[in-house]
Amino acid sequence: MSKNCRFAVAVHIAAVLALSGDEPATSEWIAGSVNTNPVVIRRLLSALSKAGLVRSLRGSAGGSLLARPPERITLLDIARAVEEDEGPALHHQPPNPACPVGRGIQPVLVRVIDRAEAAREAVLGTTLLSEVVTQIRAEAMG
Amino acid sequence: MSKNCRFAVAVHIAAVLALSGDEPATSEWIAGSVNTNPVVIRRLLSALSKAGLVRSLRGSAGGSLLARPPERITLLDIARAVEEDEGPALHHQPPNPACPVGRGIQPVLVRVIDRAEAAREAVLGTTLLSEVVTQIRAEAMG
DNA sequence: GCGAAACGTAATCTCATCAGTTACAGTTTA
DNA sequence: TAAACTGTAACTGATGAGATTACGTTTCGC
Repeated sequence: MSKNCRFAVAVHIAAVLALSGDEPATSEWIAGSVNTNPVVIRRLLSALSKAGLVRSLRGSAGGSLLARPPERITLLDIARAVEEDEGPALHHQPPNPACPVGRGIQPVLVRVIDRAEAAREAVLGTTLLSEVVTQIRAEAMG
Repeated sequence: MSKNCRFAVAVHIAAVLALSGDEPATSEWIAGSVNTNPVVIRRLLSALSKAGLVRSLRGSAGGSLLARPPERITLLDIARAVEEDEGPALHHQPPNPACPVGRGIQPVLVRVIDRAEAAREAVLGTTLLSEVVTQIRAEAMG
């Protein structure tokens, strides 16, 4: 696969927590399901926690829990929590203002890229974690 | 700015070609407007050319032209031409099939990421290069 | 023809980002 | 107090992109 597994792994984490219910899941256990290192999981849990989606209990018998029921968490919540928020991807160097295109293009690009991104987020914003968990269960059975 | 300027620079290139009309624009001239190296422009022109959006004339007095009028080029055409097409970003390592989540999550993720991406592309697909050029002109005047 | 001007592309450099890993300090429970 | 966690910092290796240099090829004007 390519890059930025963060979203995929964060959804995976959230699904595991949703299925764990009240039982705190340890980063090591989640890492076993994702098939990666526990620190990678803890880093993402930290981001999810800062976004208020997850609660973590420290100390022995600790672990993580969803902070609210999966019916009230959207994939957009998760994406916003773990993806770097760096405006639209424009030119590295500012374009040449002596050229009409160089002078006028950036605001136009920002508008259109923002509109496209809003459309993508609209889909994620209407997809609930609970729905994803239901589908995962169906896939795992089939 | 962050990453993947390719789309932004490719739209910039297309806008310059649209404003040049019948006059071939050299990679050096375009590079002056974008404020980068001519080889960077030629690489993107090569991708646009493979997608049939641009024609290049070699030799002295050469340069590049749009292959069709800007009313018949969408930003999605440009995005598809210059962006690597690497399916949705999933796990690096396949998840653990011994866990129900690990076993079932990937097809679910593929479906939702593809739906979100399709929504983004729908916006780009309805935005014409000619509209972008009109807006750039308005910005450059204001 | 010849040379200048341009494209097309390969090779290299640098830089940023990311996943993975080790290490360790702080926290909680039994 | 010991064991089992979390929370970070620091380092490594891989990957990808933009910038640059270099060179072969094509074409026009003289």
